Amino acid sequence: MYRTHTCGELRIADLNTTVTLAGWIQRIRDLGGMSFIDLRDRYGITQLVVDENTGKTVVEQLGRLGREFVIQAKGTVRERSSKNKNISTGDIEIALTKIRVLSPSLVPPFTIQEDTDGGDDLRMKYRYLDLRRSPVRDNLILRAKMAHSVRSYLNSLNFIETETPVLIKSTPEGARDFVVPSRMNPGEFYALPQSPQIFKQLLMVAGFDRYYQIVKCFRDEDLRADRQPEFTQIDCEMSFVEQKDVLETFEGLTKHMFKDVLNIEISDFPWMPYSEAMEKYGSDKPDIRFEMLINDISEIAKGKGFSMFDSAEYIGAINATGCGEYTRKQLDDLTNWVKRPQIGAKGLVYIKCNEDGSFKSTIDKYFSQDDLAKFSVIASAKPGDLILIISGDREHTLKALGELRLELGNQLGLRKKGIFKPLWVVDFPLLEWNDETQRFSAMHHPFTSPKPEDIPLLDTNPGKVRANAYDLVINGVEIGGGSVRIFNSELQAKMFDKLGFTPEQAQAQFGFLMNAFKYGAPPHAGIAFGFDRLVSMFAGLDSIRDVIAFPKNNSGRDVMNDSPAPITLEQLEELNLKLDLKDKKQI
RNA sequence: GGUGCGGUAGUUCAGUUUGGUUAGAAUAACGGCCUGUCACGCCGUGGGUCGCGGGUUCGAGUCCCGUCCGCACCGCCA
Repeated sequence: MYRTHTCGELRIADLNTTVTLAGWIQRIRDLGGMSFIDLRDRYGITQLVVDENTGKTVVEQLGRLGREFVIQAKGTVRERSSKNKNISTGDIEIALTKIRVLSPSLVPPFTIQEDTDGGDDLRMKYRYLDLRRSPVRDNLILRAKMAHSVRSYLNSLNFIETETPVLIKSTPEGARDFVVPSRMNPGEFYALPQSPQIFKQLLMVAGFDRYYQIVKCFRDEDLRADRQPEFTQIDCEMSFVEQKDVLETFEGLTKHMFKDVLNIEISDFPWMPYSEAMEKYGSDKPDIRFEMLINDISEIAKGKGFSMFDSAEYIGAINATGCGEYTRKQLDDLTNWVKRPQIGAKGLVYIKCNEDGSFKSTIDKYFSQDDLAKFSVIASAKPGDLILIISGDREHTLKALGELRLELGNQLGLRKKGIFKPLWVVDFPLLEWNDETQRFSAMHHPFTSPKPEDIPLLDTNPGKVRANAYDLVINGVEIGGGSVRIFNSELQAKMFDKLGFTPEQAQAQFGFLMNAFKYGAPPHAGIAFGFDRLVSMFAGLDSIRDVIAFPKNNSGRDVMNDSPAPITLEQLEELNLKLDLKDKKQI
């Protein structure tokens, strides 16, 4: 037996018992006549003591120990004369009688402490050491708790957890696929799933009625702090339901997780149409922790001779509440911020609402105090506030105002961690125009059903068709999304037609789905949550890397095992592949 | 594909604006002292391909060009 107790469980009640602990040496404090060792495992830290009563062999061994050695320590539990209130075992210590080194350790490349001195890159290279640190470990424990919470909730509602294949068929829609060559079928490839979409719909045709899976998905696109090439979804599908039923069920799941894991009660989620989100927040994932809504002032701002406004399709204003005293430098900084290529605004007009009721603006030359007062009414600005205005084409201007709103929210501390404001964004457009391919593509995916009342528009004005699609947004982060699916093979065929598929292509790509729909498909709908994002939100973190045990870096590499990596010529031959790289890297 | 920031001791960083003696600090490591520490304290020692390559210069960590790597963002991500 390696241990009788863990390093986190001994208390004052265990006094005088003989115990054996095993763990990693966190630190040795040598005070001369006596020494302390902090012994760590995943449960906590227990202090071991060597003093004048300790046997000679143990004292001799002490000098050969170092950080991160794995040792087994035997001794007696005794009360500390100076207690440590910061740790759960702080009332006791172990008077050592025996030490055995189970495994020595090199000096670690960074300190294994709560606040490590290691940079991100180094921590990823030695992720197994990083995972010994309590903040990282706690993130993964939180993740496990959340996964458990999901399963217990959905199981209680009769959902069936079903695995779907990972080696599937590549589809041209959506993100780039990761592909896997098939040895037994020369020249042919599997794709890794971007989502189990079609399989879960087939499970509905199979009568499973309620399905879920906590499942890895794969997308070969560029990474971000909140995007990894492999990521985890809580993937769900339900039969004989409408949009309302899905939203109720998964609002229930979300509330359950907040209560179960964080002990936070969340009130009912508001529903916001996509069009309103875009108009008021300049985003399809609004952060509703704070107001500062976008106001359309196009009507009253035009026709006064200010050419930037007169030539603009859209002019929008937000009220930076309480920022009326901003200095010239602060305003210049904001202006430069919106003019960066990432935002791309042409400029920023401001109106300071002075305490005496007058206005001072960059456009005083063109607008009277009465005009500016009208602006302030629309923007509901009061004395002491600052109105910020951007103009241009509608889409980009709204987006820029939305970004500016979030930036101001950050600067003014309005995006508080620990406050969670979920909402459902509903009524997404079914299709969006793609300039590159010069055709419409599905905004969600090609299996999303249009709103029945909008189906006639499919032929006349496809861009106006609204879908029965919905997103769960929390604090400005897209946590999940789903839709009511098409379950009629003719309507599905029509959708493929609108997306530019010939009937032959549609049959080749998705024929099995449309055939399945001919054998009694139930009405069904579903949703998928980005599990990594949800965990990082619960943990109060901005990057999903911190809640993934072994994440990839910015360029999709695992710096620990240095993958991806070339394969041998033998492997290539077995796969019937020949490399012809553009820049000839040696294999 | 693009933009920005960064790469200096095992590690985290300063030094680069304005080129100039032997490149510093903290921390870690090692040695010594210390009987109640828990970020122990004190004294000392060792530790550098300034990412890499080229250029300018009497002289480059510092300026220029190229390149590699990391991070954030835009495009992209049904």
